[in-house]
Amino acid sequence: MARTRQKQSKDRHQEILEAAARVITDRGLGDTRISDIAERCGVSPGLVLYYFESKDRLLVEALTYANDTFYLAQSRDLRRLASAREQFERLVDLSVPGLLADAERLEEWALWIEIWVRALRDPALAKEREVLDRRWRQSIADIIRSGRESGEFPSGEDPDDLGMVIGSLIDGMAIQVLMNDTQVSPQTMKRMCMDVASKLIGFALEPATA
Amino acid sequence: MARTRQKQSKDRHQEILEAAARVITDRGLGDTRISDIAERCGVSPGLVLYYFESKDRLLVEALTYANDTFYLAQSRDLRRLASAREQFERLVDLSVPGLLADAERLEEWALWIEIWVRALRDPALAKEREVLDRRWRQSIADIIRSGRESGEFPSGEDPDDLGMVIGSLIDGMAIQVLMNDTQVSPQTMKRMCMDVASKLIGFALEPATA
DNA sequence: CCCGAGTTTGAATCGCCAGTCAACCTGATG
DNA sequence: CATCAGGTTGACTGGCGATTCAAACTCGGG
Repeated sequence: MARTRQKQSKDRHQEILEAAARVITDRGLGDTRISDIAERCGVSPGLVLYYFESKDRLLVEALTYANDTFYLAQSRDLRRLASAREQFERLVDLSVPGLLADAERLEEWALWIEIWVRALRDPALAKEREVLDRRWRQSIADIIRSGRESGEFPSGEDPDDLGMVIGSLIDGMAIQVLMNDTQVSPQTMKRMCMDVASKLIGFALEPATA
Repeated sequence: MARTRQKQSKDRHQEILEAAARVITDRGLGDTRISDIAERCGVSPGLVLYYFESKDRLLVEALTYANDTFYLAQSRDLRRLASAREQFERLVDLSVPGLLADAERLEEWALWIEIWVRALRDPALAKEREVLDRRWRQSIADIIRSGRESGEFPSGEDPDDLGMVIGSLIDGMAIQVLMNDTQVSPQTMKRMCMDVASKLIGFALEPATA
């Protein structure tokens, strides 16, 4: 039955993308071999190229696929929280590499760096990156907007500008943390990000009832 | 004469490092071949490996060599300016990719990304990166300190913390600009960086006499 | 003018890996 | 049960590029 076949195909397709993302985080884009990905799937190397035209396409798809997955998980996570203040703090928590015991955060940032380096010379990926990155800044801006609407945050600078600035700050600090910089622990990063954000957005650092 | 020979050797060594850095910015670390570097030097591929034990060592040396060069040029440049306010603005100008007509700035950032991606898996480079990065934050902190000493800037948060935050902000935004993000022009980046910095450090956005 | 240490060359070697392919499996369909 | 459209395999090919190496060259010192 066509449905069944298609379902299988889709699973395999996705399975390979996931395996690829994991291999990329382990070995780096440059050292990722088709056979590594195949092995991680428990499948023959030939099959990987049966599903993807070339290694290049596969890698690019894997990068954006993984990013998509993370983004969706994050959105779901944030939506559970009621106040904008809590949402923002949670977003920071989720962004600090290694703050939560969750190894996936580390992976996510490592993949971003791979995306950047590759986007420098791959116009197609560059375009995708911009979409991905904009979405990320947007989610910060959205939290600020909703906080203003509800009266939690005072009005002030353009939320999109703030999203840009705060997003960039998080990017920049995440790199340091990811690199295991001895001067920037995850806790330090969180403190500094919350500190600056509280000034720029205008919320109290301690939750209201503390 | 030993002196002469040694001098020649040193030049060739450096020549190769410079060529390597240029090739890396053009093609990316991953696509840099020994023969590219040799060609750029007008020299045979064999010679490149006569001066460097392996491609790996050469590339790592080239990365840090180029960064060093940029840093020294920047320090010299900043030292010419008298006020901390001017120094800071100049530092931002020098950090925004593509703001000055100077193509070297673009190169510098591209090399940083290559360093990051590689440092993720190369402990030796990771160590170097930390030194390089710390120096960069330090130069921001130093400007703040000197501005406070001279009374240009008010006292406030720990200058090292501020250096960390502002440095990270610049890093993060520089990535966007480097990627040609349509929402972040060099001018936007400069405006936002100066804006945030003026709040955090506490200086007036417009120069005193404006 | 000749020597020899340090340079330079370019051809030969060697391993690696993306991509190809022909043969083999599997499970749905009639 | 025979057929057939995928799906899957793994051996094979080709090219590429790091590294090696023996031979050639340079030039300062004797």
